[in-house]
Amino acid sequence: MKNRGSTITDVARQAGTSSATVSRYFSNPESVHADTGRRIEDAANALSYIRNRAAAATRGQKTGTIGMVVPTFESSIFAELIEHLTTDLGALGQTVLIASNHYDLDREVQAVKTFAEHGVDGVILIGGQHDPAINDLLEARGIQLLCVWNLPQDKSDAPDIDVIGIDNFELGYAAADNILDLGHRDIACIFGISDGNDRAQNRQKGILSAFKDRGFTPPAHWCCETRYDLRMARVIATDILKQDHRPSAVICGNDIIAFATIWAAQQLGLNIPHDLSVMGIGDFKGAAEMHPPLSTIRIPARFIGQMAARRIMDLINSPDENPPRHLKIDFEIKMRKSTKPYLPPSGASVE
Amino acid sequence: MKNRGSTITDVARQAGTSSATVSRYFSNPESVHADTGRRIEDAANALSYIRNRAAAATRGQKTGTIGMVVPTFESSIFAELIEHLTTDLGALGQTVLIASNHYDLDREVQAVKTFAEHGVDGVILIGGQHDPAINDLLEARGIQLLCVWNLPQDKSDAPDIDVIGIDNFELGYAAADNILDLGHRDIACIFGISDGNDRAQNRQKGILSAFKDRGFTPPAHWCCETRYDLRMARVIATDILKQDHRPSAVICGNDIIAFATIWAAQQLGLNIPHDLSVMGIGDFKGAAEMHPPLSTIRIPARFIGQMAARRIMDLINSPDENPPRHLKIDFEIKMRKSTKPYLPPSGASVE
DNA sequence: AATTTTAATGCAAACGTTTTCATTTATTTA
DNA sequence: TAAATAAATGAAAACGTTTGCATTAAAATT
Repeated sequence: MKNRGSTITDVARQAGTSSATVSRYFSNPESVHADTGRRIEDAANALSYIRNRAAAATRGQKTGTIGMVVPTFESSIFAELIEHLTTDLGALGQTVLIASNHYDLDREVQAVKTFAEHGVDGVILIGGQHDPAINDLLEARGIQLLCVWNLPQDKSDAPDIDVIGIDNFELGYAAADNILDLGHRDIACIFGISDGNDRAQNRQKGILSAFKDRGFTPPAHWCCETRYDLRMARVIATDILKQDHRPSAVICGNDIIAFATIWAAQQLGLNIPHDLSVMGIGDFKGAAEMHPPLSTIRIPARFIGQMAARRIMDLINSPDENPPRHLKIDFEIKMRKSTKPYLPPSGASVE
Repeated sequence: MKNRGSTITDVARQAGTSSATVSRYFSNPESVHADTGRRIEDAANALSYIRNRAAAATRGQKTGTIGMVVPTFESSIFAELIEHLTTDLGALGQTVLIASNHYDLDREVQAVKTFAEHGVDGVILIGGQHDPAINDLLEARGIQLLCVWNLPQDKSDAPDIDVIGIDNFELGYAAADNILDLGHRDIACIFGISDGNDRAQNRQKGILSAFKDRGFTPPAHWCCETRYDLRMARVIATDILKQDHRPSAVICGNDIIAFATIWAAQQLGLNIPHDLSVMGIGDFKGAAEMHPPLSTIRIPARFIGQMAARRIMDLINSPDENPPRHLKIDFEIKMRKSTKPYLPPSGASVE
């Protein structure tokens, strides 16, 4: 049913040259004479020739495709990453094969296997927790791997894997540090679910570590985990805020949880930040525009996407000159209007 | 640099059969004897064989890939669509090539051309406004095309294109109708930018048409367009709400604009819905959870994604039995807490 | 002008599959 | 049991490129 269009041979005949030359023209225009190139171009247009990359891939080395697995598309922060990564890769002549794993590492293996069938030149994964089978598979076939978003917590971890990302431990530490700096001591923590998610794990560790360094221990009943889901997070936040003695600040595992917490508080008639300070992590879409604007930590998704696009191409084009490295991306603390310094509930200290 | 792994021939040798049989086994397991199949399976595992789809594509008809172009990944509603579309297609053994066009029709052509180079079996596009070159290109090569998200406004439009989507005119009409039903007559409209976006165009037409049918004319200075961008929408909403005489209700071109409007109002100290009713369109992520929960119209992105996955496969597998059709998907009105019936500002009618 | 070097090009093999056609083997029917 | 039919398999051509090698044409050097 599928019509095959004109081939490189047709173009060659029309242009009065050989298929070899036409092939060379399309993969490296400088290698053919300018006149010949022009004739080929004309012939290709006249025949509305379209390259057959599948055929090219059988004989050649590269397919011009990159496979990417993300946990989900339904997170604004990954969306930003995907947006810039695909756009930049497109500009470099690469096409992106994409799949989401729904935070399931087995599905990720399956996706990577499919990518391998399609002969991708490189694979980009989110985070550092993956089935070792993936590494074996890619290594065996010489497919480049790049992990983005977060660094392994231990610097000596995964020394043979190329990584571009932030340090989630530091991120969590900074979030907690800022809330403590504001004078809060009645602090609740709503973490993301840490199982199978090293990002959430390390943020949690960072937050707890900051507490410990300040000699502060958060009450256990104010610490919990939730899926990155507005509904679930809102239920959990409501539970905490409805208690007789409620916290003066909440540190959230990411901005989704922070949004949910703010809305839960507003629903209960609390004023943010007067009655409650809320700190997010991520600086997701809407964080700066909502009311009140969310205090959070900006992960430069766009920048990471752009760096990743460049890096994977370098890895593909000259693997030998690019030994694995871990590139750390800086984050930026954005204290906006959802947090304020702690004032004791009695008006005692107010003049 | 790239290592080619073991081939179908290696597997055949190991299994004591021919490459033809191995090929058949992988594309249609029932066509080979069970014993042979088992031997092939074992051999393939032993050699950790991975199919070479590129080679398969040169001789065969199908590549097992679908190309998809979306306006942007950074919209929660498209994200939901992409999520389910890719997941369902993955389950059907298809891999998705993806690109975003940033609402630029020329970039879309480019993306589709690239997809054609990779020999996709089908292409999925968002909306109904596309460069005619795309249709020509795909038709010439027998690549199936499916447009999702919205129907052409005129039913007789694009009769040769397969479409699954909602009717944006009806959507806009319903949004306006509901606000009018609540008794509002001081109504502002913040539309999405209509240029090059038939979704926004038709919604706008629907809203205006509902007004006309009720003999109502919205004041021109309360009608404007904005990009689907929180920041820009918020500026525009603030402008409208800061005027001496402000509307009692705002109809927004989509939920992004509605979020921005609500936040702008809250920032100005207005209470939603007491001081202002806000109506969205889309039911984006967060609409139900925010404070107050947004009254909006639910577009079943997930359902559209699932239907689209099935449909494109039908088109690919039996194009002749599936002549182009336009499938209309129903929407659902979700009146939540951001709207309320109009009460005159004076307390006259209050007992 | 004769030689050497370089730049363009063409020939033909190779890439790893699928698929047609022919052949063998197993099953059913007469 | 013989003949006819069906199922399973193999041999080999084909798919549209890329690329190593050989050749020719052009430019640079003696």
